[in-house]
This record gives sequence, structure tokens and C-alpha cells, in this order.
Amino acid sequence: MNIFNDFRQEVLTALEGLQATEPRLKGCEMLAVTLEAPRDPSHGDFSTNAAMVLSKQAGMKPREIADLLCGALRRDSRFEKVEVAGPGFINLRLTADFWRGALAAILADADQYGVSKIGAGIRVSIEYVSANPTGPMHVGHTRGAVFGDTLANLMEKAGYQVCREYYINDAGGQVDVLARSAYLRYREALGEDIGEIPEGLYPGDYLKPVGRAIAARDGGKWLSEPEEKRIEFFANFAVIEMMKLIKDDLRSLNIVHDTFFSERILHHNAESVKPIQDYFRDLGFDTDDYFSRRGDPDKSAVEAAVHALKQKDLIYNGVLEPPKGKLPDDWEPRPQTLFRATQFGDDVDRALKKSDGSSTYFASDIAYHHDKFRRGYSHMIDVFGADHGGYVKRMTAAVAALTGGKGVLDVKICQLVRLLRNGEQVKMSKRSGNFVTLREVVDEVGPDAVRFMMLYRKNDAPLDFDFAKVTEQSRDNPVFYVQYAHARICSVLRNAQDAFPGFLTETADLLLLRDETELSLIRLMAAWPRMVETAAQMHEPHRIAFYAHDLASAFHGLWNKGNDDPQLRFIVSGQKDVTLARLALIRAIKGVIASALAILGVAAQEEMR
RNA sequence: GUGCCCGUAGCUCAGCUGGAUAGAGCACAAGCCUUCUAAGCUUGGGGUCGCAGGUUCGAAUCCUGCCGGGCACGCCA
Repeated sequence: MNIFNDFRQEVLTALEGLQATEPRLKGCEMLAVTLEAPRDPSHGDFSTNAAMVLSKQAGMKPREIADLLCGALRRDSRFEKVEVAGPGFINLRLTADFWRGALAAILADADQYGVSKIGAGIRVSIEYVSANPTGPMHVGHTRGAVFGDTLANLMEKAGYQVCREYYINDAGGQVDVLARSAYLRYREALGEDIGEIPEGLYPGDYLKPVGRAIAARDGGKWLSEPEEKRIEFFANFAVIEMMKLIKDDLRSLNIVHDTFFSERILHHNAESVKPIQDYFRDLGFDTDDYFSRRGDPDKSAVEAAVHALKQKDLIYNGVLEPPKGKLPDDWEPRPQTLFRATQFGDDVDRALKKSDGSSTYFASDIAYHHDKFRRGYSHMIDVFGADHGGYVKRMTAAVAALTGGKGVLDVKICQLVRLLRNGEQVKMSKRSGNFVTLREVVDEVGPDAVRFMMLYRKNDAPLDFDFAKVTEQSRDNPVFYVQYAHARICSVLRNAQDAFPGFLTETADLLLLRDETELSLIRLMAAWPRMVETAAQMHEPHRIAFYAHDLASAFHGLWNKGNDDPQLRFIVSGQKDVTLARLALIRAIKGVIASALAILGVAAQEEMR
């Protein structure tokens, strides 16, 4: 259900028919034949490059092919006009009746309109957010969160089977820092004066409740426990609490993941996990399910992944060259366990083990992606922040290596968000703990504005987020503009109830839609299914936001025509037939805007008050 | 120094995965309007698509080299 595909097929069929009578067209490769909407609407509804693309292969002039093709296409009565133009384009204009029929089809599909099967049920794992479990989310995380969540919605709409994943970085140094910070708050809760939070620990107030909770439950018990045991307890307890915070933050933006995957589990085998099973259970991670998938119960996932790479002869011990140009101060040659990332397009081979023998973050991430693949996700998407750009090549290299090229990883990098208040940039410093949290932003402007604005820009372009602008009720604010279009339609439909009680748009005679602006809105809506498909295939949810804005804009334009000419209003008193036809049109628009907003995760308001 | 991303109107950005005379909003200028929901409408000026080559019927889009900006750069996560 994508009219561009339908009519492209029509062109291909016509070409096949011509092959019977024109030997020079035989055996031509048709892949490059496209059908698209010309930029200039006066050129028609569609235009195909077939004649130009085939010219060389067939050894015919574009014009010659075009004339033949035009003749064939003219037999289809849905075309009002078929003509050759420019260097050999064939411009196709469909009849107004065809478009009215398209509107009827859109209405018949209702909320299923735009749903696509192009994903063919392919399983795709989308990993996004994956903020360290060391505190609440700040605005820096927000863009990736919204991007990933919307991409998931979009790909589901396009027929993919999506898993929304959060990778909990609950292993490594930052968890240790978290544990020590929480312990300090625990001592504070017991009445000790802890003074300033030392450099290197997390200063935020959000750890105070954690300290208090432990103090209330266990009293002073942990003061006398050996440090190792204490750290482990505080780490586990704090991570679980922090994940609760983070999940709440995400929920405020209507983001809910399907899977929370623990990094820490990747370092355990079936035996060593037993003493800390409570931790994983509290985290909401199903270890039974996890280990039931694993081939070798004696190996951790990291060991298994490294082993798998070793078997492919992709691991060696070596010394890396120092980076050319800027030499790190403390550089010294070191033998390391390295993965041959250069064989898969990376710039250097990458370390898998630290000098103390423990594995690197990269090694865990390899194991994690290995696990995704084994779960059946041959298509993986990672959403990272701009500062992780340098990580992309090694990760795609690792996926290619581990899956023998069967797995595909696309890493989407979200650029920074610049917060503006009254035109001034809001300064943030992580060190002082003075950062704006996600929750603060959502509480101030609401989830709809946050979500829409985060998507109203390509992911790889930086983004300005202006507190004043996103809550402004004006045309300058795209969130408002789109929601307002939807609300306006709802309002008209309510008013129509008064003018024509009990009306049914199902009985509307669409032939009464005659105005060119009305027909162009149908054309715009007819492009929606293709919009969903391309945006999903390209992993570019921002296209949906722009489309929604375009459609809203076209609708507002139609509305404004009614201001100038009362005959063009949606509700024309005393003319029930015309009114019904127009109500059918705007009901379809309402449906498409609502579909777009649903993908974006933005509420479709019934009224704007 | 190397890699990745970006460079499009005065500003903020789109550009449908190579198509025709490159678009929108803001700002600017002129005129109109006071509403089926007010948060307006119409029209106009404004461009070396960073620069230079290349690929081809055709390039903002693909390739190469420069210029400029951001990010990253052996065990952090």
C-alpha cells in the first residue's frame, strides 16, 4: 500500500509489454527505474526516469523510449495526462477521480493507514539511552532516548519486530565510585558530619535517600563490615535504586524498554552468578533465561566471545603504535590482548584486556552484541551520544567479525543539545553536579514539546532547545502548530455535530471535493505510507516530524482559504453534501496527523486549551 | 597528526537514499484581515549548495584533494 511502488510497477509492466515488440529493450536492467513526485507540482503527480535510465542499455534515444512508454501508459484511464518533458522525464498526472478514490481508501484503512509490511517481521534490536546507572538522567541523554524510542515506534509501524534495549553499565569503575558515594550518604544518614563530598565522588543529593534507606534497614551494621563486602553491597543496592530513578525519568517521556540488559552478567558463568542472583532479580534481569541460551555454562559471555574471535584467528598479543601527532603524556609501549579490528575497517586494533587482566568495556560490548545476535537480532541499531563517535568503527568491526558478516550494526550518533533560556545558553558543568536533569525539562515544558523538538532535527546535526520557544503558542513552535491542526479538526467535527446532527462522513460524496488545495492535501496524505517506509529503512525518525509539520501546514492553509472565501469553509451551512465531503477529507487528515504523532510519541490533542 | 560528523538564503534548518528553474520558517518590505478556536493571511526581494577537480544523459546528493567548525583518538565507560 504505497502508491509510488504501485505506479512504479505499472511503469515496469508497461516496459515489459514493450519488450515484446521492441527487441532493443529486451534484457534491459530495470533496477534504476524510479518513480517519484516532481518538485514542481505543475509537472504532474509522478515522474519517471525510465527513458533516460534505459537509453544507454537499449541503444535508443531517451525520447524514442519515452514515446513508446507514453503510448503504453496512456491506455491506463487513471492517468489524465502522460507527457515527455525535459531531458526525457515522463510526467504522469492522475485524474481528480483517482485522488478522490485514494481518499476513500485512506478513510477505509482508518488507523491502519500507513502501516507497512516492508520490515517483513525482521527482528531488530535497538539499544538506546544506556546511561550509566549512577544518577538521574540529564538533558544530554534525552535526545538519544527520544530518538531511539521513536525509531522503535517507526520501525514497528513499518513491519519490523523491534526489541527496545537498555544496556546497564553496572560493571566497571563508575559503579565503585557510586558505591563509595552511597556509603558516604549512609554515614551521613547515621548522623555523621561528612562535610564536602570529596573530589571524584558523586555529589548529587539523589544519593541521600539511598543512604537513608540502608541506614533505616540495617542501622550501623555496614560500618564494621570489611570494605570489599561493603562496596559490593552498596554498589548493588545503589545501582538498583538508580535504575528505578532512570526508569521513572524515562517514563515521564513515555519511554519504556523491553529489555534491560546487565553488563555485569557478561562476566559471570552459570556457577559464579549464583551468589549474586538476588541482585539480577532485583534489577529485573532474567538470569535463567540468559543462561539457558548459553552454550558453555563454564564460560562467561565475555570469555566465550573472545574465544570465538580467537578461533577465527582474530586475537593476538601485540604492542600498538602510539597515535601519530599528538602523543599522550604517559605513553609507553605495552603488550596487550588485541582484536584485529583493522581487518574489518577500523583504524587500529583494539584492546580487550586491561593490564590487570580484567576485560575492557569494549570486550563486554562485544559479548553483548554477540548475545543480541544469538537472540536472533541480525539487525542491530545502537544510539550513541556524539562523544562516542570514535567507538563506531570498532563496534561495527566486532559485529562483522563475530557474525561472519551476517549481522548488521548501524550506529546512530546523536549530536549535542544546546539548552537556551531567553536566548542565552544554559551552562552546565558535570563536575559541580550542576546539570539540568531530564526531569526538570519535562516538568517545565511537558513531554510532548521535549519529544517533538528532539526529533525536529536530523540526529547528526546539533540542536538548540529553547525553553521559551517550545511552549509558545504560535506558528513558530512546530509542536504547537501540529497539535493545533489536529485540535482544529476535532473542533470542526464538534461544530459540525451542531450544524448537521448525526452526520456520517461515510456517506459523503467525495466528487464534491473540487478545490485544488483539497486535492493537494489528498496527494500529501497519499505519500504517507512511503514516508513511513523510507524513514524506517533509513533509520531517520526526524522525517516523520517534518512530514507532520508539512501536513499541518497544508491543513492550516486550507483553513485559511475559508477565511477569505466562506464557500471554502469546511462547514457550509445549508449545504450538507459539500460539508460532508469536506468533513471526510479533514477526518482523514486528522487520522494521518494522529498516526504521525503516535510514532513521535506526542499526544494528539482534541483541544488546545 | 589521524578518523568520524557537519558546511545549503542575513539567522535556524529541510532537501524524498543521483533528477527538471535548490525549498520552508524566522528576519526584512508591501498590502490585507479580526475569523468554523485567538495564537493571522497573501505577495515580494534574497543563493558561487565551503572551494577545486572527477564520475554521467544529469551532482547540494557519489569519489578525490584542499578550507573551515564540532567530536574522538592504547587499559575510562
